[in-house]
Amino acid sequence: MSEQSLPADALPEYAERVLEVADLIPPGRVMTYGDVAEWLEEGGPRQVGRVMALYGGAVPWWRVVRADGVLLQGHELEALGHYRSEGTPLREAGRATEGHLPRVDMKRARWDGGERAEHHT
DNA sequence: AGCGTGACGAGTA
DNA sequence: ATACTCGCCACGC
Repeated sequence: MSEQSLPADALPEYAERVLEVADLIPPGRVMTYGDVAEWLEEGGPRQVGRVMALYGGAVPWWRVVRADGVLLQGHELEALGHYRSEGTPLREAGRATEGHLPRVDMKRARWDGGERAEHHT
């Protein structure tokens, strides 16, 4: 019989790949949705976002972020708690961003998924 | 089949 | 800093 739908206990292959990458991101670092898509060489940021929305609960979802470093809407405080606890570089709110939550400092926190030789500042 | 929507991204004003 | 446009692609109506 032709199986066009997936078994209930399995995730789509693409989703599994996304979650696998998310799981590889070290504490204190992040990857953007677009980064994950590029790493997989499949899909795009919106597809990665869809997977995270549906299945992200199974992995450290707070390590996959938007390219501008804005905290995930609806889970800002929870994400912030993780960032503070694992030392993720943050850009604290300044005068111009008064009333806003901090954002991830993408410059420092972005992880390219393969850099083994790193240099500090 | 068209259209709106989304845990996106880059560019422009 | 903001707002808006366009490109992207899978889903649901």
